[in-house]
Amino acid sequence: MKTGAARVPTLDGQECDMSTWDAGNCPVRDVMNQIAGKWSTLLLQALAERPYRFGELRRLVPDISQRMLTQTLRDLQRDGYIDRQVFPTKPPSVEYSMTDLGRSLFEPLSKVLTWATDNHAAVRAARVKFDETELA
Amino acid sequence: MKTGAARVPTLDGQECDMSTWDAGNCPVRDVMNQIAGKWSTLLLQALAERPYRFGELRRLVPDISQRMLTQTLRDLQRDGYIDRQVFPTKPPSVEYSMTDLGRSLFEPLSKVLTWATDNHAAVRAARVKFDETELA
DNA sequence: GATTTTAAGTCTCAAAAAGAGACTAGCACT
DNA sequence: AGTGCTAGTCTCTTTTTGAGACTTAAAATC
Repeated sequence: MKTGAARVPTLDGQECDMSTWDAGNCPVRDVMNQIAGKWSTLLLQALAERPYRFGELRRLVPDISQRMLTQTLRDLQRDGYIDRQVFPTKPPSVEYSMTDLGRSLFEPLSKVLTWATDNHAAVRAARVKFDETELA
Repeated sequence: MKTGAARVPTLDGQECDMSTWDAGNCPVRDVMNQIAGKWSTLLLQALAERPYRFGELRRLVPDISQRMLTQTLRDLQRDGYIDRQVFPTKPPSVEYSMTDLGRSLFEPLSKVLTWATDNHAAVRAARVKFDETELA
């Protein structure tokens, strides 16, 4: 067993320094912890398509609370994935749109979303099987 | 404004039925809500590399609690991404390894993780800028 | 002209989830 | 006899999330 820094290869031939998996200096965790929120990918998927206003997003995702919509949008904005533009209409309206950074993230991310759609049945089947055998 | 089912195109030319974005029948949400957990991608990344035992994973991710490690592993197993194999040694040891389904998920997912590493600096810069201008 | 509606939130309180850390079992080693 | 190893579970506290009332100011409705 190695005791030094554990450089381990990942599937696609990259290397990953396992010693940096602690919260402070792990880029993967720092970035993923934000887009891995319950609503983030959903909102990114919507905004990847076209800009949306606050109320539109709320109607689009019926079961998000205004509180979480506000907060998730602000977090995505903070990380530079989306833009927030206020129009001084009355009542004022706010439009959210994707930035270039957001678009560049969404490219690989959309592949995962596609996978999710394509393999939904397999995942559900695995769940049924697990629940059958475990709770027998 | 359309009042019917909103079929909207996504970036990569697919279509997504926005009317199915409610929790019950949205495959994206059903699948993503699991792998979007705080620890899921991290554990998948580890297990994509090679099988690991419970204690190894705990040491690899220093700040995960045993409670969350157990639970996340069980959730990943339930969804069919990883396998749990008990060896009747003394004390008994348990090895977690990736399934074919898990590997097929990790293929697109690893692209996102790579993106995270590559664009970590840009995200951090966006945060700094946001915090400066918002909390001025 | 009083009432309701709209927009994009904020605020408060309740519920759910996550984290910290003590505790368990059986065996091996000292 | 005492200590440590394994892979957990159990309980308690803290953090997140959710549900829903409240806000502000103008515009549409009655």
